[in-house]
Amino acid sequence: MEPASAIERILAAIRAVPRGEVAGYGHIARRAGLPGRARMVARVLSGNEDPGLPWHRILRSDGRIAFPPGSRGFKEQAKRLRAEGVDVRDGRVRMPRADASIDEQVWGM
DNA sequence: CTCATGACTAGCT
DNA sequence: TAGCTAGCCATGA
Repeated sequence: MEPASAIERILAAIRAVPRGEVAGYGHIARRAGLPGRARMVARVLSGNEDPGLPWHRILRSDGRIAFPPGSRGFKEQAKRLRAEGVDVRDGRVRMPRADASIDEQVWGM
């Protein structure tokens, strides 16, 4: 067993993000062995149906929520993040180098 | 095959 | 920080 489908690897990478932490689309893609496929990660998320998937922990590279401000998904995501103790200000996550530290602390990169 | 679309990025001003 | 541009990739018409 090896090459689980790209989608599976992406989902696995997303599930690997710990509670209270966040990661970017590009990082998830890279972690799934698909460098440069950030848009594919977004595609997978948009079509995802697994209610247990921590999709709210995935943000854009600039730390902002990828949904249009005010939209339903936007509010929901901000709500879930705050519920995990993440500081969300104006659609933007306040986490100093969250991405970088995640690579190192979570995935040991 | 070409064109448009999108939960994207990186670079420049 | 904000705005704009070009690049990128999978899908579907």
